[in-house]
Amino acid sequence: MDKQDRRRRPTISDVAAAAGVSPKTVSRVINNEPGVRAELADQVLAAISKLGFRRNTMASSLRSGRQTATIGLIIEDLANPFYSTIAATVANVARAHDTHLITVSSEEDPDLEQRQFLQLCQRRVDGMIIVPAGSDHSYTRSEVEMGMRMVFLDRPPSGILADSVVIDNAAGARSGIMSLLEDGHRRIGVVIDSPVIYTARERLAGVRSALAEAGIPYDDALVKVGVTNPEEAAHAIATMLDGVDPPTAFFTGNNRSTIGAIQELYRRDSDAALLGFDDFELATLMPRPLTVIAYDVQELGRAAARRLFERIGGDTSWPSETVIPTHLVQRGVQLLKS
Amino acid sequence: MDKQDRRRRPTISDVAAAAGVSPKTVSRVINNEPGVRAELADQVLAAISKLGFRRNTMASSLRSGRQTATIGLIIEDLANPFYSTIAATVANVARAHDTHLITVSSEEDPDLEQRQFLQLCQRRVDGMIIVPAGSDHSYTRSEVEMGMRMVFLDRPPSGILADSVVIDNAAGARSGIMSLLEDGHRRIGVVIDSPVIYTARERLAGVRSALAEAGIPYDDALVKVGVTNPEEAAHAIATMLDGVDPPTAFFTGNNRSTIGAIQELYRRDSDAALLGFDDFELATLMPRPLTVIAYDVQELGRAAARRLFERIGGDTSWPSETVIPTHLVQRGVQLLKS
DNA sequence: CCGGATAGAGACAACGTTGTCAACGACGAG
DNA sequence: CTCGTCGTTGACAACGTTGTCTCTATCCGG
Repeated sequence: MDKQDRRRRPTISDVAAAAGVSPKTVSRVINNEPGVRAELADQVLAAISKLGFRRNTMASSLRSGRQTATIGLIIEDLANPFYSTIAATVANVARAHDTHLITVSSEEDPDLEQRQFLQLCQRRVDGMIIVPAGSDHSYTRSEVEMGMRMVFLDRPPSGILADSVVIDNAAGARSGIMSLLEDGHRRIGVVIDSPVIYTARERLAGVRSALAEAGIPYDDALVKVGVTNPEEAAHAIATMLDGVDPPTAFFTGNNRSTIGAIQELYRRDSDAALLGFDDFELATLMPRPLTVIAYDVQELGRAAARRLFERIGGDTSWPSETVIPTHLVQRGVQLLKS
Repeated sequence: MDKQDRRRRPTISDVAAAAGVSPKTVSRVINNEPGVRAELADQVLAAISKLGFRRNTMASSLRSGRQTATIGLIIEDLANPFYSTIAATVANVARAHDTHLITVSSEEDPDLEQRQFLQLCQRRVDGMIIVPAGSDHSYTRSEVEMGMRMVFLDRPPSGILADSVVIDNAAGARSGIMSLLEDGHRRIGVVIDSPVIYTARERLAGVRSALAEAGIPYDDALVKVGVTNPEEAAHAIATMLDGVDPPTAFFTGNNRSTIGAIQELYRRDSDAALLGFDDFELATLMPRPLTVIAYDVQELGRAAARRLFERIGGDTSWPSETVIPTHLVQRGVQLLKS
């Protein structure tokens, strides 16, 4: 075969030799530095394309001490549409800054998150966007002191002062519940993830705030916590509907639970109202009415990325918390026919 | 504030000085090389954690000439669930090889794809997985000669011999259409992307093959090509249904078109059969019956990543083409009630 | 025609790490 | 007691690039 077994990559010195100049002159040409005669520059460019030279980014940023033009993104699971939307948005902002994005999954494991964080530090990324899994980020402190920039996304950091971008969870849940109350619902079933998780805690707080304001007592039998997937949500809904004095409306704390609720409510032909946190792609084709607490996921990622690049650009102002607003939207396939 | 303005990162020499040993000894310790007295090693480790030293990955792989433990993934759009599933799977395989993943979007622009490819080469990634946007990849040849490994995903390469992993597009479409024919359908509307795109071309070929075998003439009025989003698909469906002798069944060439078709068919209460290429997350909750041509998206990404790491590991066998099989699945919310 | 300014080019060292090899003391065999 | 060996340790150079400085030739005003 014509395989010329791993030809060595040409270096700046090879180019210099081929063009009959010094390595430094080649460096000047590839960096568009002034002070090279046009004629010589042409020779160098010719040699570069003849040899197929590509400057070694690692050597370059090692020597120059400049940015590595790489940022890191630590999320729970890239396969989740919420996170992949964020990753796509962050990558777009990064590209506008000629920066590459390394995405790693923490799989909700605080230990793994920490290991991934340190590995990215070793790579000398210019900064990181973190969706925290753990609840203590003091381990980042020494890295921050040495110049690592971080922005926390979707959940605030703890044990360290840093920028964050979050959704207005409590207000969103609160306004959603209030709208159910206005519609006359008095028994509202709540299906939500474990309050260990920041977003679940905040959303539940929003629910309680709305109920308290309406003078409706908080009924433990109507609140199921620790629900993490559609099946558990469907089961929780079923249990509540089968109980005495069943709810006339449900609040589900995230889109996974909402999916489970739709399945169960549709299966039973139940006409209970459904309010879910998080919009999702095919919500308009769901076989029953529902209301979702929506927000701009792209804006969430964009805001975090922008903040990060401000920091990388030299911003040393006091850490900020950006809050993304929510709004209520009607969903369900019945809207198509009207 | 207590900001100690960008403390310099400690190097191996700083650790050496703190531990009273030579830099080489520190290097031996952090690389778990034998031949260091336990006592000395402890001193070194103490100095490392005291100073918060993190080995500079770039300097390390520059000097050692070893792999950079980074691979690249070039896709069209990370926000698309198909690609994000692939990205997640590839990242998982990469993590098992202690490798980081840089994901970049080509946005279906061949020029951008080429630029991204070259940038990743400059970073000296160990290999790349590419979902080709362009139709000529001869520009990769010089890089391949210099040792860059590539695996093409979802579409085969052109102008270069390389590994690829693709779906069995033609056979999938063919068997789907044959199943429609068995159900007695004779007029089948086809809504598909531009045949410039490999997958659309193959799927259309599968359709024609099945029709030809059944002796059904190919009717141009029943084939709409160049459809890229749900709205166009819905419109194409509407036009065909409003024509004379409308179809009794539709084939949509990808999940975006399928969504558009569902919307239009549901809106009209049409009972036309629907067959769509690609399964999708909430297909089980769609408000009408449909059949999807499904395949294991994760397996697609996993196979490509595995092949890439085989190459990185030194495999120099002849390039292979892996074909992922498809199968037909019934979807739609009506299945929930049975 | 001279002195100083200026532009162009290269020599050299350094970024942080690690491969190579030499140096050292301790040890056992002869 | 001597020699070779082994186990440790360090000195040095090099990976590919670029910042700093020096050197040379050219140009201008006087």
